[in-house]
Amino acid sequence: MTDPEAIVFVVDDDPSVRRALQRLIRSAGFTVESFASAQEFLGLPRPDIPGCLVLDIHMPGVSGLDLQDELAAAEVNLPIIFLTGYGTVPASVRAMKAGAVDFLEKPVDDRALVVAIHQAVERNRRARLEQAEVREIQRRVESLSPREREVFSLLLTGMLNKQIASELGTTEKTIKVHRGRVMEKMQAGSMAELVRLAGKLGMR
Amino acid sequence: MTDPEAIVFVVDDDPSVRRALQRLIRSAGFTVESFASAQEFLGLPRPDIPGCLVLDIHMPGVSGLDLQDELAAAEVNLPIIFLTGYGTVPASVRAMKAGAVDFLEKPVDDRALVVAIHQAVERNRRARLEQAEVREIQRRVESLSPREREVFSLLLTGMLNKQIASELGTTEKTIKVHRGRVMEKMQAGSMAELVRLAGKLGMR
DNA sequence: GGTCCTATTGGACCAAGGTCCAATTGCCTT
DNA sequence: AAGGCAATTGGACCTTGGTCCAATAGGACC
Repeated sequence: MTDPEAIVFVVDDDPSVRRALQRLIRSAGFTVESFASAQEFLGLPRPDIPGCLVLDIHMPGVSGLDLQDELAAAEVNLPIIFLTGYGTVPASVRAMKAGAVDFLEKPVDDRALVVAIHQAVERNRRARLEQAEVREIQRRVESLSPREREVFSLLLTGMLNKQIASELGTTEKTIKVHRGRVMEKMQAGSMAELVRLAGKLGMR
Repeated sequence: MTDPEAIVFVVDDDPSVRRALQRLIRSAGFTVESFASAQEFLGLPRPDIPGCLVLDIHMPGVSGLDLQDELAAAEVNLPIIFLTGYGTVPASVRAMKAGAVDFLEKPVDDRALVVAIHQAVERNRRARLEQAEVREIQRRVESLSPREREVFSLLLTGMLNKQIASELGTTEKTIKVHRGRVMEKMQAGSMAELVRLAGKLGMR
């Protein structure tokens, strides 16, 4: 159950904690990168592979919760596991509400942490796949001409070519051509497929 | 911002707490029903309207977390707000992971509780609407004959009538009839609509 | 200016879908 | 045994969808 193609980022201001976590997580089969502060973590580019973040709550400067907010604002979708020496209930609730995978108290139970990391990485892997798919579909939509896009969205309402033509002030024949191009550019082999593609973009 | 058509259940073993919560929540515009224990709450039928549950963690007998598990197992989808006198981080994390709306420490901040209740009730209202819709669609699918259901699922793959006919070992004409009945029974005015209905049931 | 590309439109023609009519067969319930 | 329902099929006819070929208009580019 190891995964060298996943990376775990550790952010903790205590060097001895970092060393211990590094050892533990590496032995669980993950690549690990450690940082002493949120700033340090934010300053470096992150490889574009599945991973998660193991984050101490209490750090001088930017706290773990602050970093969570910043990552969310920057749309960095990296699952977070919080560690805390003297965590409070409100802090844990806030973290969990904001989507943290887990919130563990130090001294951390090695097994619990490894389990949480596996869950977090798996969650991230799925999210990344989903994201890649959505982006690909988005790319296809962007390849549509303005007119094709209009036809596309009217197609999704279930209108007939004739109705679309009247709606757009043109003829059915023209709509047929647009329709054919929409199917081609969206790489949809059928109406069913086209509707599902649109659904993945939240188009109704 | 009141809502007499929503009900808030309070479960707490302390009578004075129940009275105080009752007063607060009622003044926020909700109907309230109080219970001294999880058993008492489970023993009575619940009206089929939007609502939520305000639940003390520490109670003799069945604890709040136990009740949360039981409700989940019974597929009772009632959002929960936990209250606790001396809550621990692990308990709050467990509760939040299991889907709790909030986890507040006593003495409870009246405003925070009322906000949480509004969120919980709203969440439940949406979930109930969604659920009702899914059930209605499910009902329609169940009204399909076995053959119609086969045609339905093959339609979703984007196959042509001709292909479906060959797949099912019959003729295109027959499929046309089934297809028409599927559209009628599913109350779908177009392929787009049919595909979306199926999507709501998780059919791919 | 000339060329290339895209968006848009049109005509002709064929394939696929939908509907109205009617009928047969097999199974289950009453 | 009789009735009801599901499944199936057939014919005829019309609508809708899809494709091939072609043309026009407006911009971008050389």
